[in-house]
Amino acid sequence: MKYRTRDFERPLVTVDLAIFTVRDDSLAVLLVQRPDTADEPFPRAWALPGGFIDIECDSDLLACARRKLKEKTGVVTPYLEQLGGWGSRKRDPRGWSITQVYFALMPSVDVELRAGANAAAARWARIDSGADGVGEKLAFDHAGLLAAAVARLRGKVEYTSLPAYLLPEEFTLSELQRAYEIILGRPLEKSAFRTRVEDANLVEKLPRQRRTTNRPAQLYRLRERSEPFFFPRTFSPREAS
Amino acid sequence: MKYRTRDFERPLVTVDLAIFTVRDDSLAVLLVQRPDTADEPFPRAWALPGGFIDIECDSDLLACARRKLKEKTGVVTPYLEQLGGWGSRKRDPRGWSITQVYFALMPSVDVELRAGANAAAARWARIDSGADGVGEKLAFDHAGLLAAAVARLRGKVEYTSLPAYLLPEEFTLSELQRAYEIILGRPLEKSAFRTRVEDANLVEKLPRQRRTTNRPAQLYRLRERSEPFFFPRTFSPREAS
DNA sequence: TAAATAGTGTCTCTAAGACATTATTTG
DNA sequence: CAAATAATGTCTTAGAGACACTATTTA
Repeated sequence: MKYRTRDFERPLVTVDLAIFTVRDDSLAVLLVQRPDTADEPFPRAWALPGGFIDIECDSDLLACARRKLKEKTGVVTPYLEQLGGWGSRKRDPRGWSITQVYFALMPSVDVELRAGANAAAARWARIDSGADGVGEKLAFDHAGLLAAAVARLRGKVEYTSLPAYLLPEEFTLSELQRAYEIILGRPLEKSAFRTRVEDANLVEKLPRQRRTTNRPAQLYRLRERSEPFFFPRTFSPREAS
Repeated sequence: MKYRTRDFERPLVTVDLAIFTVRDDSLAVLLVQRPDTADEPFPRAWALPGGFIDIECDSDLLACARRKLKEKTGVVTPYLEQLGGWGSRKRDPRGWSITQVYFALMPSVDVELRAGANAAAARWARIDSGADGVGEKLAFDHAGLLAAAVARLRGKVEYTSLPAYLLPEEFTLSELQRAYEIILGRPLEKSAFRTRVEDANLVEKLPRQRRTTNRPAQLYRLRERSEPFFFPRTFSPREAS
């Protein structure tokens, strides 16, 4: 090696994922169960999926996040962004550690939870509207990481098209509106919602309708664009005067 | 130690800072010069200030960022937020490395650049409006980190009160508007700007005026609030129709 | 009084909020 | 037809954009 690396002791580095979907009319996050062995911290506790960076096989942080995502869900999510880094002396009993948290959105149908191989038991945990996490303790500081991810999601939903990534490829405008309402925890005006979505040129009509027990609804899909759309205004409810 | 840590090799971890101010009617970022020794990469190149985490003395990432900030500028900045983490096998010739980048805003007057002790030569580098960085090569991938920081700053300035942190404690509304214009690279409407700022209850009048060669301007300061204000709409210019 | 910048007023326009109304299906 | 949800229309309102106009200082 050409350069000397300094004598600083290196922290542990992991990547964790907050993977969200909408199921059963509620926001949900994917949790995995930690192994039940005495030499691992928090045995049997539920945690966000993640783990150590493997500097042999991961060429960068995003690649590591994608690998973990693939291991847990078996799919490529339509949306993956970095949330941030948490590092401290206290957060892991094994020593000074840093975790890079990524934040993924996916349709509920795409998930195939696999318990086996190096993946432990996994489940979707419900996040009630108004709550900032699941109603249980999580391993490490994962409750805090999850709260930050939920806050980011709720914040961005006010002015972006993110909820579209929580739905299956084909959806109706009512379903999209419902996804917004579930995350925001408040009803939106149908008329304003629809003009906003249509003016943004976000979605395109499909030559199909969803038929249920009443008037059929037009099906749409996202226009081919990888980037989410940013609306110029938030969905703020009129203040009482 | 109670737990076994796994056999993964640990990456190098650093914290870097993008410290912005407004000076000479322009946005500027603080750069430091790397040491001129053969066992350090990028000798004499300019870089964002930063360095290795010291897990002996830094209790968490933010503390580490604050320590580096203090070392470089000698002040506590009024605004410091995490920008994100960059990690890859290639970004540092010494091996797989991660940097956590923080993003600070400060008034120009507060800075006292110190070359000496463990701080190398330092200077403010101008960022022209429209450009995504300084017009020169930087060490490591710092040009990319800086471009991301500038993009985040420009994006947030559209809908937040961040530019107020770039000004000295007392300022006029014209100076605040000018800070917005410098970062956004376009003029704003004076009337709309003033009503927006006043309606947000962001600033408070001081019993003083700034006297120059013409009509004196009312001086204001930020109301005591640590959090930046988020406006419900962006400053988007009317589209040509 | 001229120059310069501070600060206000007026009119328009866009898009959201509130809420009513019409449309289209099944049972 | 009733029930249910889809989809559209109308009116109001908040706040930005454009731009003119007034105000207050120094030279």
